[in-house]
Amino acid sequence: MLFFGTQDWAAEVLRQMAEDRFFEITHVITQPDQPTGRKQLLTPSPVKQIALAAGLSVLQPTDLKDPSFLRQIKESDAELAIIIAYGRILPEELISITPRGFINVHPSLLPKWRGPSPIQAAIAAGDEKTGISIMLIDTKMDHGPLLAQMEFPLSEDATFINTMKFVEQTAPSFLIKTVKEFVENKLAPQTQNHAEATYCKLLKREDGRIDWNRSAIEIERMVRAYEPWPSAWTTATHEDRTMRFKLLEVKAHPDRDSLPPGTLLRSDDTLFVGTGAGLLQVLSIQPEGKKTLSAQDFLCGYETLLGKRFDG
RNA sequence: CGCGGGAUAGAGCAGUCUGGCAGCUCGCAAGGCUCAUAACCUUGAGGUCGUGGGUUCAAAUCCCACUCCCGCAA
Repeated sequence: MLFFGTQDWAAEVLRQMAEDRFFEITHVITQPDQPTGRKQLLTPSPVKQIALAAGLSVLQPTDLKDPSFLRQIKESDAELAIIIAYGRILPEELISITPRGFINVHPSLLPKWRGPSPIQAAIAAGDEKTGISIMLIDTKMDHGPLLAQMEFPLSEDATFINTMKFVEQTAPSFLIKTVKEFVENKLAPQTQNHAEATYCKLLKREDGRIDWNRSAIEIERMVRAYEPWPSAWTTATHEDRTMRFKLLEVKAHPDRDSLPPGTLLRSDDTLFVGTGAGLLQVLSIQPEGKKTLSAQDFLCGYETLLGKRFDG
């Protein structure tokens, strides 16, 4: 069996699979070490660290079509491959190497939210539930037949962070159970209903910019969905400088009369911002280069911003 | 050597450019006002200005080194 993965939760899955005698992992494939952090230190991926600790063979190809890499994979005679948060699109000749295909985990209720940011998309859209799908890979993104699916509710205070945490805790055992059933031929792959497919895109920094003309409810969802990346942020002019502010915790008051969009208002120790529909209460906010501040702390030091507006 | 912001009272910040009494808002304490209050008035306590060195009659402020926090980028 081959294991493709890079990010944290893939590492957790790998850790559990490496401990399970059912699986014989021949190669772990992960992204090359990347410079990361403020110091740009060359850092191995979480998956690589787990793999090395478990004594597994690690490959880090920069080119997935590299002939010597493909030959090495073929020679392993792996029956099946698992791919989780690897971070690359796999070429067709690679997918066809393993006789039983590639199994992928996708944190949405496919065919909803195909693409690289399904959890964020579900929260930002206000979905009441989402899920985890396990599927076989085909040539199109998140398009292959489903092996199993589980769903869970998204509450009013669901954030990307707490939802991802839940997925990290839930997905490994679900995946392991599903893979075993698949290997033992107890599962029949089900074709997705392609007509109902929806898509999400790779989020960029600019996607986190708040449009204050949108409703308070929509902005609150965005704040919950986009932390820690790309964060929901806005800008304002403070002491002749344009500063960026990240909104970390907010609460929408859709029924309250609004102010002009983006206007800051103080009410006792509470901070409100006007939106296109309703008021948005800000509970914690982080000025650029500063630590996260509660609304009360923010009001102490940034009082001069009151009555002014965040930029659209 | 990737780029940048920051460290000053319990909290958040100004003051640094141009060296000269340690400030603002909030909080805290006491008193007052009030039917009453989180409101309002008066007073008060609370500081190793991140650390170490240097320049100077004099350093939060200028120079050098260091530690820690954070934003960007990846």
